[in-house]
Amino acid sequence: MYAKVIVDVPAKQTNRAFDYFVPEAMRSWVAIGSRVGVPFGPRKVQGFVIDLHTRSDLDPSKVKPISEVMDLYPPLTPDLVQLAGWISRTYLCHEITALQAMIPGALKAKYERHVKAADDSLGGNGESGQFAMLLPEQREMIRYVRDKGSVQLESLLEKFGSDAALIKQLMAEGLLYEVQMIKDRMAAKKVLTVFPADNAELLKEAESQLPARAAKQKEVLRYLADHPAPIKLTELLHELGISAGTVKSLADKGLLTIKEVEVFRDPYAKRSFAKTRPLPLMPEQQQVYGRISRAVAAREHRVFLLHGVTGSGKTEVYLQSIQTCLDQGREAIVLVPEISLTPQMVERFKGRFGDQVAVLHSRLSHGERYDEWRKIMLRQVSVVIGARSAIFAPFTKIGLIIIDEEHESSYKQEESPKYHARDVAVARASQHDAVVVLGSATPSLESMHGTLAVSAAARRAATGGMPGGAPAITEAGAAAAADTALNERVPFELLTMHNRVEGRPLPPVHIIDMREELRTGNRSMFSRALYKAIEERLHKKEQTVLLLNRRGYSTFVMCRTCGYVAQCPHCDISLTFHQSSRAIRCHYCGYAERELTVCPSCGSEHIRHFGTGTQRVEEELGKLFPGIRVIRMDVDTTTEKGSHEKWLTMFRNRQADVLLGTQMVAKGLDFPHVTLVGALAADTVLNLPDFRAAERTFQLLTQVAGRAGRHELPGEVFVQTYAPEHYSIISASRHDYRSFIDKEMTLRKLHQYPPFHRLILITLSHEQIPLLMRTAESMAVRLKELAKESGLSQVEILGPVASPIARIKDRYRFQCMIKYRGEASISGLVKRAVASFEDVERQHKMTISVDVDPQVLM
DNA sequence: CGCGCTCATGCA
DNA sequence: GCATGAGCGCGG
Repeated sequence: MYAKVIVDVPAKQTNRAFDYFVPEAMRSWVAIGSRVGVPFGPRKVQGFVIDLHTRSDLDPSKVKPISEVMDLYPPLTPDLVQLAGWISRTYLCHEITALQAMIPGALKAKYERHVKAADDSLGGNGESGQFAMLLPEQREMIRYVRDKGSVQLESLLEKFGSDAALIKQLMAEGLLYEVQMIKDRMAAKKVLTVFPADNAELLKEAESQLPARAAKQKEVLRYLADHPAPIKLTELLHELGISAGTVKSLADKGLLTIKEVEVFRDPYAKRSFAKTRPLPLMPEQQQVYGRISRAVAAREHRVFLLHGVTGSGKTEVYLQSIQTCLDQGREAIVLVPEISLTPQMVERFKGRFGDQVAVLHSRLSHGERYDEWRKIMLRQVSVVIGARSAIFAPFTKIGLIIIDEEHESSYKQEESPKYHARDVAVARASQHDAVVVLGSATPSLESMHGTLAVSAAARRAATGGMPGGAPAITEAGAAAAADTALNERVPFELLTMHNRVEGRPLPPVHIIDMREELRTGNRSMFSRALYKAIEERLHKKEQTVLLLNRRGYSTFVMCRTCGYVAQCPHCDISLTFHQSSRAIRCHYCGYAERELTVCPSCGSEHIRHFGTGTQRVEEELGKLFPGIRVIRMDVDTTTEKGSHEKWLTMFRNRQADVLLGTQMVAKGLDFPHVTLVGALAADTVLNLPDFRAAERTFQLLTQVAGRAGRHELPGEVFVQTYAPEHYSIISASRHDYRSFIDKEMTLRKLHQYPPFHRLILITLSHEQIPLLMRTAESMAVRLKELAKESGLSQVEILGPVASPIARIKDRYRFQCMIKYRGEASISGLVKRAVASFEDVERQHKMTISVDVDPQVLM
């Protein structure tokens, strides 16, 4: 039997399967999805088995055997392996990169090189022949290695001063040899556990026979007689206030055993979750739930786009739909944006499904995440709630995939593989005949467009198949054929919930024209109306949420005399002032310097920090409303583990009057006493050079407005802006999704942007501008050539132009954009174009990155 | 990617 | 004449 293996070498030349022989002894272990160690050239690397076959037309002198199987059970399911192939072809990354993205970081290979001594390395009497020819130092090395049995190469080099040549020579002589090991970065956590002897009589008897001075040991035996279950060693020690030696000596007497037992690190172990029962559904919820649950019951691959206004009770619909799925013995995956994976959210799922839920998010430690993942592997859970990568949960019977806040841009991964979790979810669901629910109060244009789109199959049928006839049956052809099913797009079905639960109205939204405020002499960051509203809430002891969305574009530093702006010396970006460290920092490379007091350019002392960050708002609030209690939530205050939760709990307990934060306060929070929401600068996002700016602004304002008046107390929203007439702001203020989407769709169509046209962004970067420009230029030419050759008419090549951030970490950046229509993938074209620049990449250390369906055009 | 093989260049 | 170093192509 042979295995096709994708090796852990992310390079163009190795981005294909290699055949290995599966030794007889391994046959019951090796399966599709297994992690294996294989010899690769002169070294040993990790790889994934993607296929097993018995083809015997392989050159037996070339094929090597698999050297080890890494896991008891394959960490990937066959459908995930297939999905990895699809991801690598769709998003143009190495297949290994896609495979690696599917397993927890803890299982990423760590390569260790160890040195061992050959059996006869000391020669006959140790001082003759070969051995006598060696340097004293080398003899010492051999002795050292021999003593230790096996030494890590690096530590040997360190110990004997770094002369690799000496060791190499010893290896060439056959006195030492190298063993390569592949290790996991993380192992299952083990806890020493005490197992009392089975025989209770024996324990009693032993207790009476122990000498009186062994009082502690007697105490342990008595305790174990009362509590015969296994107990953690530490717990036992703590309970009885004794030392490990006592227990150890009992173990030596054979009265108990101490063993290492694998345990799960449970991040939620210390918390109990109140069990919740299904809530009665409102008519609208009932209808939506009915549609979803019927599709789940029918085991049909369907995609629902659930448009539900904020507070319409989407989560309850999710919970009950999941219950339907579990009742059928199938599993469910719930994706939420990292930022809204709040304890509140987790609580609702744990409360309903208890131990059946695994939680995956980035704040878990490597070990915790690994353990949650293992619960999925071992089928101990049937629901996963997590951020983007949870879409790869190794379930085998998926019935339902829910993507909450489906419009969130964080579902797109910005590093390779640059996949979009929404699209991967649809592909994965089609493998399982599962239902996808995309939920949002502000569905993305892409998803809305999906409700209009005709399925690719229907279109192909209409146009008479692929251009150029049937593809030849090559390996690539076979892969493409396997992808067809995954590329099949069912039209999305739109479900709508217009009403908030219990008929609470959406809060009125007031737009405040900040130009008008300025004209009438108010230079503060608070408009008069918002100021009054906050004051009122303080009086009534109600709470306020304030949003200031800076997205990293916080204050820049400028000299008022000469106009000098502090910039990063390595990136084309302004430096940002950080109050806490009194430093100015680059957001892209981390470069920092001390706060400016004099202008480095003209020597003037008129340095001013422009733009308003959350820190300044906090300061200002303190000045305007003495005694006000403010909680500030942004990246600076929530990096610490658990801090996010801590602040929110404080706010919930009304230990603060105002919750001030960046977009993290806009998502999913639900506090009964919040009656006022203020967006301080609604147009920060609007002014970004991105065709999605209006969409993002509309989404953000709608989301944040949804935080007010969710319970008995009515709410009110103030939106401060310099662009009060902009349609995104007006539509958001009227809670009018329909008018926004109509307007935005029209504009996108007119300007040929997504979702009507699709984009592929190719970014080239290099230290030197001339070479970079030349290469980018020929990249565009090559793309145009290939587009023409392939007869694709609806493909447009734009650029090259300098990227919006023209330099990062001393590397200049240029980009080409491909705009094209329809579902037909043009990845083959891009792949070929990029391939023809392989030599430039290598020779000149040029970097070329490809982003299919980019979310950010930086 | 990392290795070793090849070939060019430099000094005995 | 061989030793040292950067570039190339290969890996099952």
